[in-house]
Amino acid sequence: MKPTLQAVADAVGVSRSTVSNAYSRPDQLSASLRERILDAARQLGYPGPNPTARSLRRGFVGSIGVLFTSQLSYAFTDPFAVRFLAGVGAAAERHGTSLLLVPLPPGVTDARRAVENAAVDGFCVYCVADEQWALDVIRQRGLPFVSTAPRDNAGDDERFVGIDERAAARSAAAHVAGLGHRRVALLADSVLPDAPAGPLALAGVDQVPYPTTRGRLTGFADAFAEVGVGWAELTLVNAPGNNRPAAAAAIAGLFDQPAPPTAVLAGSDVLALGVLDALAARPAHDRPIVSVTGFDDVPEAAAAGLTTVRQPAEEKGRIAAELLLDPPADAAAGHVLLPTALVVRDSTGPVPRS
Amino acid sequence: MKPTLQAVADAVGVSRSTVSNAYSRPDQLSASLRERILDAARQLGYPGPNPTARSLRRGFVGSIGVLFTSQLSYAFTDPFAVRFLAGVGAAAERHGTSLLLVPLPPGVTDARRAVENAAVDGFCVYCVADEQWALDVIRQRGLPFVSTAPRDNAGDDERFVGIDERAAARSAAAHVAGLGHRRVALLADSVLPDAPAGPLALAGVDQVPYPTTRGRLTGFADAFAEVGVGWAELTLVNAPGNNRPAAAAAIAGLFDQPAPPTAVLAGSDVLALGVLDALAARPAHDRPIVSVTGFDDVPEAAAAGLTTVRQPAEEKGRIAAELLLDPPADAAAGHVLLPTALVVRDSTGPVPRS
DNA sequence: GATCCAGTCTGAATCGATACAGAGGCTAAC
DNA sequence: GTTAGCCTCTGTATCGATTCAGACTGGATC
Repeated sequence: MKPTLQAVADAVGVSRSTVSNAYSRPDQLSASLRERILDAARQLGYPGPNPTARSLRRGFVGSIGVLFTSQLSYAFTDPFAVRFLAGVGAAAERHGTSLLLVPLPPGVTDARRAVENAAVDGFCVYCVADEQWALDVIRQRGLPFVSTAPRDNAGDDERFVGIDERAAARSAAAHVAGLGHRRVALLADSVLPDAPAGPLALAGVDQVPYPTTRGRLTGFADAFAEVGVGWAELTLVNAPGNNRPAAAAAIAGLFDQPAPPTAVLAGSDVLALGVLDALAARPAHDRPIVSVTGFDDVPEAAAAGLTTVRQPAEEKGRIAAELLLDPPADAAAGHVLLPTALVVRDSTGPVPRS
Repeated sequence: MKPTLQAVADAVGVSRSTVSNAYSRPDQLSASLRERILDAARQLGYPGPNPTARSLRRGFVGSIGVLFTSQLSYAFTDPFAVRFLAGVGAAAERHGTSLLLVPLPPGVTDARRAVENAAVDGFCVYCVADEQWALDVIRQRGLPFVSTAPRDNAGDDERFVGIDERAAARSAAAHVAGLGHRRVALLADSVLPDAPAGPLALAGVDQVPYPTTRGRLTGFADAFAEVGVGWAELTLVNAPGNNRPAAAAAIAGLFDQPAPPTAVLAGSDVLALGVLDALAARPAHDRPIVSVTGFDDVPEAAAAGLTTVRQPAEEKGRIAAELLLDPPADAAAGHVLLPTALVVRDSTGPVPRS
C-alpha cells in the first residue's frame, strides 16, 4: 500500500497539517522543516497528496469537461472538432487545467449518468445534435458551462460562443443564387433524429429540431426565398454521421434523376468534400458540373478548392474555455458571437448552359 | 448549496447507505423504496453521488490520462497524434472510461507536479521527447501505464506498444539508397534538448538522447552504412518543434550550399511535408530535384504523394488504451510490436544526372 | 414450533486529504 | 516590563460518499 500523508507525518513526527502545508503552502512552515518532510516523503515513497482526496476537500477538481453530444470519436474525426479542441487545449494549458473527454454511451439514461459522474469543474459543450438533456444534467449539478450552439431557452448567466449560423449560411447561399443556380440541394447531417440517408421531405425548416442545423438550413432557405425559390423547391438531403462517405452515399443517387441539382449546399465542409468525392467517383464523361459549398473552412477545404464559410475554429474553442475558466463579470460579455466570412474558391461557378 | 446524499436520506427517512444503494446497487433494496428515494432526490435537486467523493471511497477514478511529453497543443497539431488519440478514445469509449488530457507546464518541477496531481487510474504516455521523468512520477504513484517509446530500462511488467523504429526507418533509407542517393540529409525533431534549428554536427547517432529519434536515425544510418556512406558523410538537420514551418526553415539553407543533398529523410511526415513546402517555395527555375521521405503515413501524406513509412496510428492508440484498461495476464503480451510498411509514392526518385 | 434463509435496511468505520482557529515562542516597540 | 505581532506548528472538524458486517422481518421447510 502506498503511504499516506499521515505516514509521512508520523515518520517526521509532525502533524498531518504540517505535511499538507509542506506541499500546498510552503510559506506556512520553515524551509528546513519542509525539507525534512519532503525528504522523508521521498524515502517512504509517498507520491504526494492524493489528487482525489484533495479535490474532495478543496471542492474543485482542476479540470474541465469537453462534451461532444455524440460519440467521442467524433471529436477526432471531424477536423473542425479537432481545431476546436486545440483551442480549448490552448486555453486550458494557460490555466493549468486538465481536459476531460467524456465518452457518452448510447441511450440517454446512460449518457446522463456519464455526465453526472464526470469529475470536472465545468463543461464546454460542443453541440453535435441534441444537447438539451446534457445541459439539463449540468445545470442540475450546478456546474458552469459554455455552449456552442444557439439556444432558445438560455438562462441569463449561461455562457455561449458561436456564430450567427443563419446569416453565415445565407451568405453562402446568396453567392450560389447569384451565380444563377435555382435547382439546389441542401445537404445536412442530422436533419431529424432517425431519418435515413438521402432525400428527405420536410414541410418546413422549422421542423428541424437541432438548432445548428436548423440555423444553417434557414439561412440557405432565406437566400433562395429572395430569388423566388421556395422551401418546397429545394431538395433536402440527409447525411447521418458527419463524414465524407456518408455524404457521398447520401447524395450520389441525386445526379441520376431527371433535372438534377446544379448546386449542393452542404452544412459542413466534411459533407461538401463527400459530395466532391461522389462526383469524382463518376466517370469523367458522366460527371455533372455541380457547384458545391461547405461550411467551417477546415484545412482540407483549401486544398480541395472548396467554396465555404469560414468560422474561426480554434478561436471558438479558446474562447469557450476562457469563458468557462474566468467568467466575465459582465453577463453580456459571456455571449460571444464570432465573425464568419464567405471564402469563394473553385468549387462554385455559374450554372452550366447544357 | 447542492443537497448531499445525506439530505436525501433525511428527506426519505432512511439511512445514507440505502440512498447510496439506490444509485449504485439497485438490487440491494426494494424497487418501491428505490423509486421513493429517486423521487425525493429529484425533488430536492440532488444531482447524484458526488463523483469525487465516490472516487475517493472506491479507490479508482474511472478515467485514464493521456500524457504528451510536450505541450498539449502537440496532441492536436500533429496529425499522427490526433489519430493516436482517436484510437485511445475508441478503446476508452468501449470501456466507459474518460480521457484526461494533462497539459504540462514548462519546467520539469512543475510538470512533475502536474502528473502527480492528475486524478486518473493510469496513463497512456505518448512520447514526444524526454519522458523519463514522467514515467518516474507515474511509477512513484504506483499507477499502471503504457508507453509508446522503446525504453532501455523497462520493468518486466511495464506495458508498451510501438514499432521497430530502427528497422522501419532502415526500410525507407534503403529505398532511397537503392535509388542511388549518396548525398543525403537526415531531418529530425528534437535531436538534442536545446539544439538550434539547422544542420548539426554529432559524433555519432548514439549521442541522441531520445529513443524514438535515435531509433529512426540509427535505421537511416544503417542503410547507408551498407552502401558505404558513413555517419560523418550524412548531414544531420535539427528541426525543433515537429511542424512544417520549422522543418522548412531548418532545411531551406541546405539547398544553396555546394554539393547539396539529393535526398532528405525526415523523421516524420510533418517534417517531410515541411521540406516539400521549402522546395515549393523556391522559384521553379531554381528548384532542385530532391527525394523526400517521411514517417508515419498521416492522411496528408497520400495527398502530397509522399513516400513514407506507414505505422498504424489509431491501432497504436487503441492497443495502448486496451493494454492499460485490461492488462493481459501474460506479461509478454503486454509488449506489442506493430507492423510497418514502406509506402512508395512520387516524392522519391532516382538521382538526377548532372 | 423451531430452523433456515432470502430479502431489506442500518450504523459505524473509512477513503486521504485541507481549512481554520488558535497555541506557543520569540522579537520589536513603547 | 508589558503589549503587540509575527512566525510555526497543531488539533479538530469536515469534504461526500461507499463498504461491510450484522439486525430485523416474514415466509418456507421439516
